[in-house]
Amino acid sequence: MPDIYPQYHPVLINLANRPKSGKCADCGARHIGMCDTLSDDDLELLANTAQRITLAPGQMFIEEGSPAGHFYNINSGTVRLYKALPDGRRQITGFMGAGHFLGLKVSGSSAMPGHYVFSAEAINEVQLCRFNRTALLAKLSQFPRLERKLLDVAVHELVIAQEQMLLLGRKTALERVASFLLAWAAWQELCPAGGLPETMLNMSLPMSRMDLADYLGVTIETISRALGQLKRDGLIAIPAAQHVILLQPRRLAALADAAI
Amino acid sequence: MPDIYPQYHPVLINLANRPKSGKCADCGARHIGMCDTLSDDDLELLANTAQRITLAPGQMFIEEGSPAGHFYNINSGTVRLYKALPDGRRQITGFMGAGHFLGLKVSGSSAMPGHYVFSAEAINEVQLCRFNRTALLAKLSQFPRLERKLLDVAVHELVIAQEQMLLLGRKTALERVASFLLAWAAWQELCPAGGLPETMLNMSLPMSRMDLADYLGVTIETISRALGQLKRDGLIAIPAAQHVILLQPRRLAALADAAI
DNA sequence: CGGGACTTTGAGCTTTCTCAACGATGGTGG
DNA sequence: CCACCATCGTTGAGAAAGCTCAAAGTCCCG
Repeated sequence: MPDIYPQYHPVLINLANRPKSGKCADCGARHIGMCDTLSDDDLELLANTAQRITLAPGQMFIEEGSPAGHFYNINSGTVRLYKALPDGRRQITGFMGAGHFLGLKVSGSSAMPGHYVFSAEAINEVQLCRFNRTALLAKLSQFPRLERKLLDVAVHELVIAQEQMLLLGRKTALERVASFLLAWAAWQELCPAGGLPETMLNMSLPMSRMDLADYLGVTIETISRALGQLKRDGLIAIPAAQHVILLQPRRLAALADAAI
Repeated sequence: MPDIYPQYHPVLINLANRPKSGKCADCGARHIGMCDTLSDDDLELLANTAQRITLAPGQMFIEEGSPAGHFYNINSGTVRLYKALPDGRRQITGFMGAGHFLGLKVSGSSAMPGHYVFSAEAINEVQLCRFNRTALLAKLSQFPRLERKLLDVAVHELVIAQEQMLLLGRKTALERVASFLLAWAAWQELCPAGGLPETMLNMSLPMSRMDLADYLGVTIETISRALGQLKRDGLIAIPAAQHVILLQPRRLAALADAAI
């Protein structure tokens, strides 16, 4: 399997590119994810250990097996997390976007410094904050709300992971694609309060078909055929390869949650 | 698919069967898992909210979708966690044994009371401690070490879950079975310090072939054939259906981590 | 010793994968 | 501004892994 991970000349574009004021208050991600949990004062303290970083599309910023030195908080863009086998087979374990917290998963007695058990790459241009892992963990007892938030983040990821195991172990290709489309819609917060939208739903998929295949445990051809069938059946429209419209979310959901 | 979950007349055998002294100090699980994290005094406080429960083989004690009322700590026996689709397809997301902490995974803003997103059943006779979820969460701030422990537990489960996604999404049936056998050996702590044993390794599998199949995302026939092939190839021996001997752990590991 | 549940084995079938060719798309340089 | 090229995506045909259905073999327990 040659050329599994097409790289777009990885370059660290802009290290430590703080917002103009240098304060979290001016950050676009101030009111989402981890940063939403903290008071301005707390954030001020943490900010000292943070660096703002911009990543080019395709750039890897966490490598499986390397020492876990940082936590990350994504401000914008989309990231793929994955594990790989020695022969190149890849399983994408998740996509993350603005507000998501990254870097909990390390080997050993966990929250202690160990080694990353996954790799992470930017899908498109990504802006994120990088925290020194040891420093943040040491300060954790000073920020009880943050510690609780981390637990919430971990538990939420666990819930998602279980759902994905069900998908990978027991769903057909068509069900997997339908499930993904709905999950992605929810993930984009296009579906308020987790409710299923009645109307049609417009969304863009930043990831390639290869990413989708490696996320859903099938091949790119199978992804393409499944999308084609959903299109033929009138459940979705695909005006462009990376642009999908959910025409009939309810029928899609029926398909996703198990052909009864 | 009829009769997916053979039930052995679920009966709550023995509620609140405290050890004779009524103290955690006399519990067989005192020095493992969560209970190992706490001081005797802390444990004393928590014990007030705990009930000791014995479950019969096959008994379900957590049902997906039901309100999350308790945490559990397993003292002995083996438990299967699973998710199911409306048409009966089942994915076992993990097996848990003595010392394991259970019940983090709930819907919604997580660590808050919500609904379980998985079901749990005893595989053999199981003894566990049941904690009131709300009470324990409320007391969490009094037990910072416990809170940190919960984070560690969640992170460790996440690491396992990612590994399982790689298995379900990208490994062949033979690789899955080989991976499972090694993981089970490590899980049983037959392999000290995560190192791969050179010598042969004796272990019992409390779960049925059906459980194995639903854990590894294949059918029971495929499990049987894969075990048969490993036996034919001299990698394992199967003196009884629920008793496996790893004859060549290294070759098994080579097979598990990817046929290169 | 007999019955039921579990496991193994076999044969044919279905879904998905593999391999290959074609088509679309977007960026680049003439 | 357009043609070209690289990459990505789609489509088709044949192959293979794993599934389904069926039957025989084991084992446990009464």
